[in-house]
Amino acid sequence: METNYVYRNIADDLRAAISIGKYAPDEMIPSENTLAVQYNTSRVTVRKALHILENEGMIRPQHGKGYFVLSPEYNRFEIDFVDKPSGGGSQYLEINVVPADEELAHHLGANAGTMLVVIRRMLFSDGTPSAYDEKFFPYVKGEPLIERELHYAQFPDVFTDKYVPRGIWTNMEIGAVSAPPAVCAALGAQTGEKLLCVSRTVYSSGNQPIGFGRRWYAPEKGILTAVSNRTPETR
Amino acid sequence: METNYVYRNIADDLRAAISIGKYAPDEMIPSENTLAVQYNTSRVTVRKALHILENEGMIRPQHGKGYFVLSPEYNRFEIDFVDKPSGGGSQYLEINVVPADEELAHHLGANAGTMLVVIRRMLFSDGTPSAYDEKFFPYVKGEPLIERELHYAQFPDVFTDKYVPRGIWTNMEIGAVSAPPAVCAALGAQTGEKLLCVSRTVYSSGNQPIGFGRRWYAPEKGILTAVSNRTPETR
DNA sequence: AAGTGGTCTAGACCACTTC
DNA sequence: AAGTGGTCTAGACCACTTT
Repeated sequence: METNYVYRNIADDLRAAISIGKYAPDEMIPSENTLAVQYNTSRVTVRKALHILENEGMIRPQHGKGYFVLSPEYNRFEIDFVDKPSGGGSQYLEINVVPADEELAHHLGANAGTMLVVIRRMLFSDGTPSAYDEKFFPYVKGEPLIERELHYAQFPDVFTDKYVPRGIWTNMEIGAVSAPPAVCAALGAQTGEKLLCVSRTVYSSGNQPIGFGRRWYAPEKGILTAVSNRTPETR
Repeated sequence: METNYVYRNIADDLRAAISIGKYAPDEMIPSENTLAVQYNTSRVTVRKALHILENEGMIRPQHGKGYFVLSPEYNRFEIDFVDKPSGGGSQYLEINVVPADEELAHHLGANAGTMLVVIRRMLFSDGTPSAYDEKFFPYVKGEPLIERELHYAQFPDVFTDKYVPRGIWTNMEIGAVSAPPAVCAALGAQTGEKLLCVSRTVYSSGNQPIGFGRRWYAPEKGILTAVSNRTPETR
């Protein structure tokens, strides 16, 4: 706990004090000036410590009043979704250009019939099919298809050279959806069986959809894990 | 864009410069001293601006070298899972004490037969059942059941007075799972149908499971939404 | 040796809240 | 008026990296 850095010590002490309930939610912690005197340091250093706790979601400053202890937040979960198959490898099923059907056109904010690049992959884990992955995005005339996709492993990367860096964002929807017959067959599921489906839409900074992807997980294979509120020690 | 705060302006300028690719990933941005001269300000103020971009995941400082531009991260999604039913209300189906079966005992790291509090609820949206929610946690002798649960709306709150503040954390698993007959019947699903299932385990700071909850979503009702990498403007 | 980021000081003035 | 947090300065010294 005891480091050589003043600001670290202050932050650690306050975090511990809040953790054991010495300062309860909605209560105030000592003021910046008080802490500066207590620790025989400058206000700047105290503020550095308080910024850390603020970023950790433990306190919130209120101008003219003081720093208030926040209640822990248990509703926010973080989920790590890597597009690139990690363990078992993958296999390309199809790289093609097709007209958009109603559903895809809707997802991409385009008209039905718009030509789309479609890329279908099968993902494996332990040698058996674990997920069926498909991606769609508008086809730009004269663009080489296969080299492009094979070069970019991650989904959004396909767009990063067409768009400004950080000019895209992604939305994700998770549900249990009846999979198309072809998908069920490929994954060894019963026809019409509901599978865990993760859909992602990529948006430009102008909030225009520019890509749509969907991944179906084989029965018993699809478990997403999310975490909230790690204990401070594991941070 | 132009504010009265020097540090804000620096941060905004640099963020924009990185966004249009003036500084590409893995490249370095100007040094603290350079920026301080450029903006005719102090190093402290420059550092404040750089801390902002660092927290936004845009740059990473490297001691002795400089600040490097990071590649955008598209794998991390945030998901908001509120335990408390928001719109359509809810109805308690059962509040009871039962012995743990094998599965529950496993989830709670306890022995089968351990007495558990079980709370089952039905959630509604637009008047129709939308989800079946059940929670389990060890029964402590002599504790009043109903008042406790009715008083705490959020799941982890049940534990927050037994444990130190922020002394618990939560894990979440999402899958398409065959629901028990009772659940299917209650939700109007076919027996054995796979439903979107969100399970949460609450852990103490010592990483001991202290609570387990599961929510089954009615067919077509279960969609979780997650977001990654909002554009800076929407932040 | 020179340049970089990391820590820290001892002030200043402003904006907000409470008394 | 007094206390609080918010912004900002002009230095200092240290630790790390490169030349």
